[in-house]
Amino acid sequence: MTGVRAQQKEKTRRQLIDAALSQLSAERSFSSLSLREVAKEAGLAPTSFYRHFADMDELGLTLVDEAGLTLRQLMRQARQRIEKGGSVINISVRTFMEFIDDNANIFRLLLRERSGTSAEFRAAVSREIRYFTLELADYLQAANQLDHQIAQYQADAAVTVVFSAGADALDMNQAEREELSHRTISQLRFIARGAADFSSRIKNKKTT
Amino acid sequence: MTGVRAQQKEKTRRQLIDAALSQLSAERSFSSLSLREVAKEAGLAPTSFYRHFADMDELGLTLVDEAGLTLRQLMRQARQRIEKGGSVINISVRTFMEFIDDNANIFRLLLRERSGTSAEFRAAVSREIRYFTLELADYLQAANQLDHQIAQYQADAAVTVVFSAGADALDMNQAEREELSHRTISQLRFIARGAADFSSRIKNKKTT
DNA sequence: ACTTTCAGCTAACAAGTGTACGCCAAAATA
DNA sequence: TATTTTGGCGTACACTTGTTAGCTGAAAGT
Repeated sequence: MTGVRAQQKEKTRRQLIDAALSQLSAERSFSSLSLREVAKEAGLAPTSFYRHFADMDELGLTLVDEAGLTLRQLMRQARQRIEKGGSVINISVRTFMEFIDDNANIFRLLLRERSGTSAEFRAAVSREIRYFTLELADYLQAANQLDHQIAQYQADAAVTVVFSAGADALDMNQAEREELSHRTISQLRFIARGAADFSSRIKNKKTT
Repeated sequence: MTGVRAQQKEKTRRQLIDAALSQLSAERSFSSLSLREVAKEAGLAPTSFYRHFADMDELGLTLVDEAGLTLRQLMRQARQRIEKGGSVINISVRTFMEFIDDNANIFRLLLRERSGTSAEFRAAVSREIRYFTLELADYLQAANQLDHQIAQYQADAAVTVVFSAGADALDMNQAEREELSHRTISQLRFIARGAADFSSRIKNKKTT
């Protein structure tokens, strides 16, 4: 079944993806990458690119999928660490900061294409972030017995704040990141406190 | 003093700026604009561009400045409306949403270049947003008698949430925006509530 | 009135872009 | 074994890009 051919094809497809990913940096966005550059980096003739993707957009959307996968790994890792005890917020922020370090370019891709020029890209990134947020909302609702909508709002705000902090972290040195983490943790506490407060009000209203 | 010549130069410089601004859209980012396109739109020969800007980056930074100016107008307008009474958060969100409508492309510029490929651009945008945040922090501290750092954190979180909502709003229809506004208002309340709570704790600590 | 300054022009260039076409060798299929 | 499929290549084309060099006419300066 897994013929030599299909295997080889998958391999060079992977090379194209990795080539694109490796060329991303602070100074280089996906949209500034040319088909020829990516093909060259992958050790392919420009025209061979078409054997794997119809155009750069298709490659880009694949990368966004990949990023979504990474995001889910992040969530999983944070959960595992939380299970072992400790402040949920502290652990989450630290885990996220590690993620930024290890996957800076993937994170940059998400940040940039979220407000990019392709509606399809924007939708794809939004979708990935929405999944991420939804998962967090479920967790918050269950863990803190919150009103459903309030948990949604809290999750959304938290993700927004954390992602924004991640974006800022990209341009920072270690000392600055420490301070940033502290700020982010405080902000997440604000949000959690406020959400808990409003949620209990709603419940009191319902039971009286 | 204001020779015919200098006046004319200023005018075509303005044309270049406006040309660039007018070509920005959901599908077109500043970085995807070429010098030739901008010159053409301004009714100039490509090479005449250099009489006004050294390169596209210089034009772009001018645009960011312009955006900062608009941001300050936004803040001023929100304040005026707040003085006339009403919920601060409600008015702020509504004013911001209007701003998004009227200045969609300027706002897109800020969003995109904030995570763009030019360190100089990123710094410029950060600076404008920092001013904006600082102004809000001062206001919050004075109005709600908050701890200084907490006011900073609150302002930062609020700006983050509102900007993020603005980014989302760009791709939405009217009905969706209504819901988005509602969500944003709730999130700002969470943050404000949490900040107030933590701030009063600090003060109690200090006075005991 | 004479000279200098300079915003704007045209022409031209080298470099890079996406993509169409056709060829080839090796794997897959019959 | 004979045939078909297909991943990869080289060539070629039409475009767009930023930028240099040099000219011109009118405003500014003397």
